[in-house]
Amino acid sequence: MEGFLADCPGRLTVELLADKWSVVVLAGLSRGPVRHGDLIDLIGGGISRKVLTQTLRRLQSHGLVTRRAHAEAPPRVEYALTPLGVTLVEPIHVLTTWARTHGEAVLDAAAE
Amino acid sequence: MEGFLADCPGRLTVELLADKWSVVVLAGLSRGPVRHGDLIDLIGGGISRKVLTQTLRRLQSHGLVTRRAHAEAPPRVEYALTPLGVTLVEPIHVLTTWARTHGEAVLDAAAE
DNA sequence: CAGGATCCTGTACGATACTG
DNA sequence: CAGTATCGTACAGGATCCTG
Repeated sequence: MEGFLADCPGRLTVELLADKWSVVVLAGLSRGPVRHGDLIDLIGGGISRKVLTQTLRRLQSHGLVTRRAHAEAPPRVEYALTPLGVTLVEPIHVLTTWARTHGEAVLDAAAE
Repeated sequence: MEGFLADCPGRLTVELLADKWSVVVLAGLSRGPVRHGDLIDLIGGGISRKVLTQTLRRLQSHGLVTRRAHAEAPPRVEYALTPLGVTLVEPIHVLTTWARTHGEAVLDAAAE
């Protein structure tokens, strides 16, 4: 059973999500297409527009997110999950549900 | 529905796992107590002893992992999940299963 | 409204060597 | 075997200003 965590694609994919915002952004897209600005409101602040764009671009380049810019004035850009991205909704939902349920306990432990 | 991702304990808890190794280390502990060195083998290399210790310490300080040092020579230290940590096994299993299943597709998309 | 360009800081991570 | 100490680098992420 040695090295059962070593398989490479899986690990690299976990690393893709291993930053401060990827999971949160994907959760924000899980209910349907969202505009750039609305995504910031949805997340509830704390993320800068620059970092949001960077995060979306990386997720896009990995085939999880689509970007659609409407030729209008003012500009309107909508982000959405790809079919592949949709398959991530369930795992992320499980994770965020855990976080909401046990978040208090984790923070309490850290406070000691 | 604005700000449905803003609840604080949940986000901080997600951030706890938002680094390169936390998820992998927890997965390594999910089958039972493991020694420091065995954990490195289990992970399959790539993690230094320093970083492994740092990661374990942080997880320990958040109540997810226990550390038990046996007074022997040579030293033997076993890490295990706390009851709280055990509740994380399922979410992590879901995530890693997804990563193994869709990792190829994600990397293929990134390669273009 | 969306987001690019800059600048700046903290820190996660890695390599190596040393200790009990 | 487990862990610490030290050093160095890379990059994430925040603040601010500017553009179509």
